[in-house]
Amino acid sequence: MVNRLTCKLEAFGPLPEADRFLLDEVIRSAQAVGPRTDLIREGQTPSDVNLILEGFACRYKVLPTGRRQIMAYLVPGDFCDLHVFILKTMDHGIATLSACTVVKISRARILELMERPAIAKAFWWAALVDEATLREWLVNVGARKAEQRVAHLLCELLLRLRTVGLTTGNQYELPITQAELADTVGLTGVHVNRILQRLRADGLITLRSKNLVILDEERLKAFSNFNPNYLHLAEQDGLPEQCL
Amino acid sequence: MVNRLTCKLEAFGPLPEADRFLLDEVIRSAQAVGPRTDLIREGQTPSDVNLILEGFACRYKVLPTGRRQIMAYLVPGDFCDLHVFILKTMDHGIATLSACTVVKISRARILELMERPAIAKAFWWAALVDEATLREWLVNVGARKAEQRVAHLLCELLLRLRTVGLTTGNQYELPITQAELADTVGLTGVHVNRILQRLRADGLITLRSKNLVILDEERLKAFSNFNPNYLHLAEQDGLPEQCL
DNA sequence: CGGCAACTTGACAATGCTCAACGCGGGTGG
DNA sequence: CCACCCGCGTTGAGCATTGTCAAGTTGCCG
Repeated sequence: MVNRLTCKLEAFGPLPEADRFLLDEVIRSAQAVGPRTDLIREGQTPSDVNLILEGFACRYKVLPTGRRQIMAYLVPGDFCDLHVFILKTMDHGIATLSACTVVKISRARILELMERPAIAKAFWWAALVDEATLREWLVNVGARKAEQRVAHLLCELLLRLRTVGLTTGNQYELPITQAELADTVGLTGVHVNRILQRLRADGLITLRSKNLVILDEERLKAFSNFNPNYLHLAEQDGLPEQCL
Repeated sequence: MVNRLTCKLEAFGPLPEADRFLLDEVIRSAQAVGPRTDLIREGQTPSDVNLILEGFACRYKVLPTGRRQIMAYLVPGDFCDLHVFILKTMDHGIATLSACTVVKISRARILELMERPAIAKAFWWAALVDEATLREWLVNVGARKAEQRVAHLLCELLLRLRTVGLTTGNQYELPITQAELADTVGLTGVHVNRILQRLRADGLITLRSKNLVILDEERLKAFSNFNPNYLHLAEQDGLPEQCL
């Protein structure tokens, strides 16, 4: 089975054989976590770093009103909290959406990995891309209208999942309910439902039993004004292709 | 004149005398920048790190539709792009809002500073707080309704400016137009105008010629569900007070 | 087969947007 | 010093988008 973490990191640049080996080591002690389960709760002090190997997780906050906002999707290859060592308490929660397999990596282990220059740089890149993605989500929710928000999110996931080898063509598993999608893009479940139907009617997507097909990638990207620059995937001269 | 950067960093923890001296050094070569001026544009490759000493700047993106989304306010003591060394191109622009004074710090200088453990840790903290703030803005725009979005933003600025000594009581300079506020919270200029009037009518704030007074801090915080935990100000045992 | 969660649909209400006009105020040039 | 102008703030009316509530329907899992 492919190492999703290595896959992802090599989207930034190739890693030495030895580093890849090291990453394979780290990933051994995976554990299964059920869906809708907190990995860390707001207010807690994290000790280990969580790395997602399978499934979808998310960062989220719940307001006193009961409204929940999802602030990030964590997909295979993503770290949950790479350098929260410094902050004492979590200001948000992290929970699985689907069933996941997760690795807990100790602080010591992370520091050990960071001594490898190529890995350290790749970790940095991953953290910066996470932040850039967060910014794009703010743009999505703040500046795009409902239909394009959803479309944009689907485009982003296509690229992100593609870099870790979790797409087949223009199709991927989206193990998420419409209500969760709604909490992501700042809309109502009902409204998201209607939007999905419009996207289907427009021949842009197919979505049945958590299986998403993007029928016309170019048209969906154009429709949602999708500009992939914030994922910083194509910055190296040569792109490694071993995950596709 | 107080060193806003030191002020801010010491909100995380006290710095050794020598470190403070070093930071004072760095700040000497300030330059003035007019309002509404780009510091970096999307697509460019940054060389230096910008540090704001006076005035307000912002991160922003402009969509093809013309809609602009402001993704962060950069106030005195804030770095614009502490570790974008790694990414090749900017995925967003940074521009001044008001007239500013800015210091350009070379990459070498930053690395030099990062060798001081206390400074390095404080820089880390600052970067993580920036990210936490970004998350809170996503919550703000995605999950709160218009009136509370604005109120929440005003509360946040009160705390942030207070830590760098730019408030007098519950009052501070807000050198920003209503249209810019609108681009920040994902609303229309017209609507922001009406909201401000409602906040005034409710006796929560006063805002005249860029001068904001929060008339009832507790009520405004309660109204906007403001929880300052994401600013991570009170995590150290002893809070330094030299900036107040 | 039952049950529950997710999805779907409709009618209506509320929130926020658009467009358009006007006032105010500070700065500039005559 | 005055007049003008332009950017910003303000206001109103009507409209569009999105939310709310409530009632089905579907589909999966036990």
